[in-house]
Amino acid sequence: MSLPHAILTALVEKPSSGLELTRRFDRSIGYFWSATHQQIYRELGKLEAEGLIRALPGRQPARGQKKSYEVLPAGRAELSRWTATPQDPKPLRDTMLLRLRAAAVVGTAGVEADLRRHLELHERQLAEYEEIERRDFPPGRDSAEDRLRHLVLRAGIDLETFWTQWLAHALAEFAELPGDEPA
Amino acid sequence: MSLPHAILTALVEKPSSGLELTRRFDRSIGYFWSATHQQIYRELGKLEAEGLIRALPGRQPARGQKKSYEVLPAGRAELSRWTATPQDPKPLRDTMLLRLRAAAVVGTAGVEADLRRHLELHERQLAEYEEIERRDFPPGRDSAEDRLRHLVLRAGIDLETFWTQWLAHALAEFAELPGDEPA
DNA sequence: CCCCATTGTGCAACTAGTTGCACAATGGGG
DNA sequence: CCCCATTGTGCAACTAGTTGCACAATGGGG
Repeated sequence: MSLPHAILTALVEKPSSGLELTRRFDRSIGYFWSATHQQIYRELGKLEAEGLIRALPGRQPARGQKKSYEVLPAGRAELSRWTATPQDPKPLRDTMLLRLRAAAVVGTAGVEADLRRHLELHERQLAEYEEIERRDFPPGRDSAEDRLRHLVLRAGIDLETFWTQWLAHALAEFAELPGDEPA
Repeated sequence: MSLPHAILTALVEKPSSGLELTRRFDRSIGYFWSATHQQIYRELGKLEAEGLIRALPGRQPARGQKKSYEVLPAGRAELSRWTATPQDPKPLRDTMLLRLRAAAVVGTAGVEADLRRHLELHERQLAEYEEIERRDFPPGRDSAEDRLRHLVLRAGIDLETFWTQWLAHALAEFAELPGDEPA
């Protein structure tokens, strides 16, 4: 539903091949939209068939050859249209929260270690985002584009901050909990 | 992947019919796991077929008749097993963030109104969660079960708090932005 | 020089979630 | 008393995302 628009955005920012897109999704784009290389290749095919993007002229190779894409005017128009279309926030689905709720009725065995592991993962992610912020958004640069992109990165940073704090809080609660309640 | 476990958790807490479950998913369970009635009915069928839950004895009616389910020992065991199994946090996919990133390259037309609308939605949600907190978790009650459930609700509250603050911040940035940049 | 690990592209089958209906039972208003 | 809005249950088709491979090109090490 939005993967094509994520790809269009990335390609407007910079024409890329499937692999380059995959790398970019693993890094900067990944903090608000994740995708696997299979999804990306499939979607590139569709977008090309629909006339929203096209392969950059040059060699037109078979498999195993880089093929770069750029956005056509129709693609840019579609991206514009989509961006301006209201959309509802999608409801939450979070396994860790569900597991804690389940732990309340079937016991907390095994959950604590995973809370700790998640805390580490989120701390690492947070550090990475803060590194990106330092590198890409030094004080002073404030074109409209920079501001918007910085805003998006801030959301990533604030979300990871929330998780690290919440997980730390959860672990503190666990420490105070009586032993594993039976059921 | 986790809907069956969400349903098991709900049914351990209190045996229910499909419709009652739907209502509970729309309220308290919904703040960490959302599901439609269609998903729920389908999953109830599967769980019954697998012997994890069973219809409460009583009238065994056809369509249009309430049928309540309770969790069987095998279901409780499965829920326990699942809760203790490590799982990776799932990567983020958020359309509003993507739209802002897209707006950076194709212009901000139309986004601001929707930011405002989202802010209102999240403020309403936040107020609702805080109401639940006041009602269900008055100071003093602190059985292990209460603490765990409160922890989960706190996550919901903190997440909504994050969104309201971030959206307010985004709107403030928009106010300072030069007019709509062309492309 | 050729083999095999690495890089890059892609298909197919599956799982999870959504959308759009269909239809049975119930019960209050005309 | 019967009609029709409401409540409750469910199927089917579709869309989005995941998993598991397959296979081509490339290039450095033996």
